[in-house]
Amino acid sequence: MHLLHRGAHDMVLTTDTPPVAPPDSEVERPTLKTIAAATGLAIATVSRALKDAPDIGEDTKRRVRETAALLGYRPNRAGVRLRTGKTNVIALVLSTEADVMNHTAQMIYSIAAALRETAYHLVVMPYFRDQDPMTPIRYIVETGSADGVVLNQIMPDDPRIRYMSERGFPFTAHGRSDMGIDHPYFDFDNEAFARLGVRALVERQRQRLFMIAPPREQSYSGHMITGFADEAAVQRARFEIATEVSSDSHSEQMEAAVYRRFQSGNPPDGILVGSTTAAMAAVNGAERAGFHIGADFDLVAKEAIPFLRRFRKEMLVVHEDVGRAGDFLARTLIAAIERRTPEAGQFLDKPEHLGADDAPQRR
Amino acid sequence: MHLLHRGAHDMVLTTDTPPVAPPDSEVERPTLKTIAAATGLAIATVSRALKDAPDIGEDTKRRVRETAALLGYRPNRAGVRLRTGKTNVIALVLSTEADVMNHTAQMIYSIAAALRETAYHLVVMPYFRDQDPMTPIRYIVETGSADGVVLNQIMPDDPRIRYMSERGFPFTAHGRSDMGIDHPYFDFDNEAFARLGVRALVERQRQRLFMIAPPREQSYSGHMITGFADEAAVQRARFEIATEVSSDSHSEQMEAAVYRRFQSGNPPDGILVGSTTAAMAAVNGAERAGFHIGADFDLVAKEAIPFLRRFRKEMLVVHEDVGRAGDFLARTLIAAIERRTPEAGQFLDKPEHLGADDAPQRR
DNA sequence: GGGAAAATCTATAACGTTATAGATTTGCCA
DNA sequence: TGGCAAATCTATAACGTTATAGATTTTCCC
Repeated sequence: MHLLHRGAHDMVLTTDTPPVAPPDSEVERPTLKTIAAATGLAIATVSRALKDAPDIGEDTKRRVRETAALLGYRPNRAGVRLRTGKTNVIALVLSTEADVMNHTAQMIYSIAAALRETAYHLVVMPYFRDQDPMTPIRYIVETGSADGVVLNQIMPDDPRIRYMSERGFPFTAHGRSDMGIDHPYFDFDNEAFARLGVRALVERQRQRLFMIAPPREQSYSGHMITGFADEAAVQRARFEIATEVSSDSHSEQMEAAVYRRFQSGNPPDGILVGSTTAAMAAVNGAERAGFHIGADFDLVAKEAIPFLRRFRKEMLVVHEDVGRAGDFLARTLIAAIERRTPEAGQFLDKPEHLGADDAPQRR
Repeated sequence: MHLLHRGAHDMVLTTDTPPVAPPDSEVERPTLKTIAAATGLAIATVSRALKDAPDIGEDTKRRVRETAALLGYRPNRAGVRLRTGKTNVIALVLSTEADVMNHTAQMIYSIAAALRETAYHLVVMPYFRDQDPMTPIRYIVETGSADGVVLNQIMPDDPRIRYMSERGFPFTAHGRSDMGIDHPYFDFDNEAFARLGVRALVERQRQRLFMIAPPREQSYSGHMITGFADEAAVQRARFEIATEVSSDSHSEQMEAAVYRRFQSGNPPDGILVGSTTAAMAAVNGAERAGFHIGADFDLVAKEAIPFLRRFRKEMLVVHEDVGRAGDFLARTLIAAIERRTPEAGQFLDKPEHLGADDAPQRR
């Protein structure tokens, strides 16, 4: 009875008439013309009937929908796109510099899952070391090759966000900038995470805290540093931030930096990091210097894929749900593209309690 | 002097005339019509000139190319697609069941890198647990929404490969099937890997070999089992294959299976696995049972992202280069789509020697 | 210098869709 | 019964591209 013309993969379905098996071999794909011929209506009428226009009679609509379903009609994307300018494409623009143990696949899967019942396709456009991050953005906006863009690796002052905001091009960001532009985003609350981590360490009587921060040019680096420094001050704990390395440095370098730090006079007893690789490197560095996690120090980390507890069960881990991010980003982006009910475009994901078995789960 | 009309992201460039900065605000995007008006030529002439047709004069071509570059002309994808049926899209169809420490991001990055200087876009279509793997394939072929498809997770008898082969739809596979259809693929030689691993274990005086095999429905599972069983026989070592778990089981289950096996009467002293997660689970299980890697047993694993040596430096690791796979798959697929010189469409990637520091690097 | 062949260009139609204005039919009321 | 409005449908044009057949110009040879 109902026609979902954006059912799974553009499928046209009726509940009473199952879509016919794909016509055996060299049958032409049906178009509006085919349906028009089959029903004796004009092409324009068929078109309007399928989009439920008010000036088409009810039984005409029914007839059209039925034959459309019968023939397995699916709108031709190129035709629609040429005529309307709508691409039905979402572009995911990614830096390839992401974490090795990266979020990328999860992000892609969750966006794709959110697009499943829609007519949107997902185009992935990574940009590389040697490229200006603006290049793919300009390309997309200038050529209109997508209806909307999902960004990641957001910087406090991000030219991509400025550019798209100015032009009113629909986009949404995994992370938030800080330049007085109120843009849609999904962000993990890294400040809250850092505070949570510091408190957990202090509760374990750790008083000399050490952190490997994310690369400074990323927005969330600032958030994490703020939370770390601020909460450490509140808790009256000593704290320091690694200067030679950030969490996107090579593992070897992070490990070496932590090793040196532990070798030195006044070794830390609590570590906070924001990535899987950094966590592993830190543990390896500390252990090489003769210190043991759980005994001589504790470590709080954040990760997207449950993993670190398998590396060292003493690890204190906060889960960052990238799937939730992708889902939210896709949904709000589509809402923006289609100018539907302006559902809240911003979301700050609060970290849950730490995941260690022996961690004080509630306060 | 030269026009690359499929330069980076469809960019039109001349060496002497740099592309003009994007016209400031509400300037219409140039089309063939714009160029025709600017040069006083017919639209058809401009079109033919831009594709270097033989019946257009040399200086006309030059003039057209120059103004095209000047205006920043880029062909409208919808127009081309509607007229020619060519989508300039490559679809990557993925199972979301992939390894947690997955290859996916690397695969996507390397395909995208190979597409950089072409006019192709990469559309990623994951399919989910509840979906028939044929669904996205049928969708793509029936609606013609891509010019070619890259598949992964290949099965020995793979209906997707059968379907696309029968219809002559361009595709290429990461992995190979075994049903008498000679299709393009890039595969890692898992049989050779298993043989290499067995020999490395035997060289270390390991005589009771144990393997966690990939899920049986995957092609490469058979290859790996063949290599393992066969080489073990040749080397006169005992061997067995885990029955309750495969390398896509949950970590906990793999760990438990290995633990039980080590607890039992006659524990293994050599382990072979094909994934990062399986390797970690195996080590954790064995250690929980009181056995130590390097001392009581050795373990050979294969992984795409250098990582396991950071988990246990005694690990014997073979590197599987997913980037190389993606690059090859993209290039051969495009060659097939464009029916260019049929460069060899099949590649079997031989494993290199093991990567342990104390491993006998050369036979 | 005439004519044919080669070189170069153009007009037209078509791909599948939708917006628009207009055409036709129906219903209703005076 | 006439007339007008509402309801329903249709013809046309346009989006940007390319294939095709044909038109025009130039070149060359006898």
